[in-house]
Amino acid sequence: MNIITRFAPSPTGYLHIGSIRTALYSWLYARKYNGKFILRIEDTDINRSNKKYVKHILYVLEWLGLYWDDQPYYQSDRYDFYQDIINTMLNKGLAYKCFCSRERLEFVRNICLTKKKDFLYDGFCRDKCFSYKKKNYIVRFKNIIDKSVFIFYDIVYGKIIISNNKIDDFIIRRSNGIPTYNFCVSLDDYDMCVSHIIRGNDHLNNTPKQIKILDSLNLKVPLYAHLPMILNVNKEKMSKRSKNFNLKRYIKSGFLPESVLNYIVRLGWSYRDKELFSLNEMKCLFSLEKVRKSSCCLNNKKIKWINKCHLSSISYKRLLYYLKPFFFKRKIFFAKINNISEIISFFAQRTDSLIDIVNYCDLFVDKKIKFTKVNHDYISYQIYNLLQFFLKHISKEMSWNKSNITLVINLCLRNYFFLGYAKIFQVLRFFLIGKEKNLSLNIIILFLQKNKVTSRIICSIKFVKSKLKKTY
RNA sequence: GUCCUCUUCGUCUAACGGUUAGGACAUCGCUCUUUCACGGCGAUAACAGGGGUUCGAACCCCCUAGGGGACGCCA
Repeated sequence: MNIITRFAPSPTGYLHIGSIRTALYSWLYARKYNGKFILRIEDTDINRSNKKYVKHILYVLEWLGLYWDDQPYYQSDRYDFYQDIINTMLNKGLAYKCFCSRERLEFVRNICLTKKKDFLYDGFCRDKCFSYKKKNYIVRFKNIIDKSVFIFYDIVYGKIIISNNKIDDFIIRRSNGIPTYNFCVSLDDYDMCVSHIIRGNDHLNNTPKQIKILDSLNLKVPLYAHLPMILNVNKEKMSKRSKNFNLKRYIKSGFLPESVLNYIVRLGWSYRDKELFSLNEMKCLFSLEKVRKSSCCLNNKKIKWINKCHLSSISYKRLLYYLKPFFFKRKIFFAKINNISEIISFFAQRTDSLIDIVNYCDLFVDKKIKFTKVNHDYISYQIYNLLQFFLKHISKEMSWNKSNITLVINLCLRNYFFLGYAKIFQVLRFFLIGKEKNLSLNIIILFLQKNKVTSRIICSIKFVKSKLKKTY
C-alpha cells in the first residue's frame, strides 16, 4: 500500500501545539513508510481565511523541518472540481437543492432546543420539486433514512458506532456557491489518494458524513486515525487565537525545532522508557497503534528540560544557525568576542534556552562595563584595595587557564578574608560583569580573557575612586 | 439536552489477567563545588468510585461520577 498522509489546516489562526502534533504524526507516518506527505490549505471559509496565516503555516512547517511533497494545495483553487461533482450528485439524486431560509432553519433549531432534542434538518426540501428558479439555495447531501447504525474503524479509537438517524441531510454547498468542509475534505482526500487521515478527534463526528459522501459515489474510503486532544494547562481546548500556545511563542522563547518536536511527539505517544528522540529516531520508532486515546495537557518545564538535552548535543554549526537571529535581535556583535565558540559551547551544555546562551554571551562582549545600581558597601577603601590587589596579580605573566585563575582568586581570599568569602566573590563578579549572582568567578575571568578583565577592573577602580572622592 | 469519547503519581507516560504498579519532568532532601549553577545520589507521589467475571483484575463486563469533543451556510 502506498502511504499518503496529509496535513490540512485552515488558515484562520495561528498553529498551536495540537495542530503541530497532527502535522508531525502525519509527517512521521508518511516518512516512515517512504510515502508522501501532502499539505493542503483548507481556505473555503472566505470570511475568516487570511493570507497571513497561510504564510505562518508554511513558515512554521519549514522551521520544524516538516517538509511536504508537491506544491501546497489550496481548496480555493479547486472550486471547479467540487462543482462538477456536486452537479453529478444532483443529477444522480444523491444530493438536492434546499430553499429553506436561514430563518426557517433557526426556527426548527429552536424547537429542537426547547424539546431538548438534537437539531437535525427535517428534510423539508428533500423530496420536493421546485418549479421556480430561485437562485438562493443550498445543496444538501441526501442521506439514507433508516434506523441502522453506521460503523467505521479508527486506528486509534477502534470501532466507532453511530446511529444513522443521528446524521442528517447536511449541507455540502453554501448559498454563495462555495462547498462546505465535509464535502471538500472527503473528495480532496480521495482525489489526492490519501491513504491515512490523521487528525484531531474533534473530527470524529465528521467522519461518518465524509465516508457517506465517498460511499454514495462508490469511491474508496481512506483509513482514519483520530488523535486525542491536547488541552491547555486549564484542561481546555486550545484556541487558534490564543497567543499562549501559538508555536511562535516557542520559537521566540529560544526552543530548538527538535526540542519542540521531541516534546510533542511524546504527548499521546511513547516508546518504552525513551524520552529523547532525534527526528530520525522518531521516524523509525513512531507507530499509530501506540497512540493513546486520552487527552493530555501541556507541561512547560518538561519542554525546557528536553530543550536543554538537545542544546547540549546539537552540532556547533546548527547551534550557531539558530542563535544568530537572537544575537541579531539583541544587537550583539559576537564577532567582538574572539573566543565565542568556546563560550557558546560551554553554555550550550548548561542552559535550557537559546536566549540564556545569548544572555551569557552578552556578558563577555564589551571592553568596558556599565554599572546599574551599585551597592553602597562596594564604595570603600577596602574594596578599592581589593580591586587593585586583584588587578596586580591577574595582570602578571601567566598562562590563562582555570587553575592559574583560581590561584589568583585564592590569593585575594587569603589577603582579604576579613571581608568574608561570599562578599569577595560578589564584589569581583559585580565589577567584572555588573551582576553579583551569576556564574562561577573563575569561568567569568577565563572567558573574559586578560584584556577585558584588566580593562574592566581598571574602569571599576576609577569608578570607585571617583565615588570615594565625592563621599570623603 | 442528545450523540461520540476518555479516566494510572502534580504533569507526560509504562503495564497487552499474576510487577514491591516501572520511567521521565516537576517538587523535596543529601552531595560535589571556599560563591552561582551544572552534575551525582536519594525520597515523597498514581490505578476515579462501586458492583460483577476469574484461583487471581489497573487490564475483561456493567453502573455511577468526572473530564473532553461534536451537535453551524466554521473547519
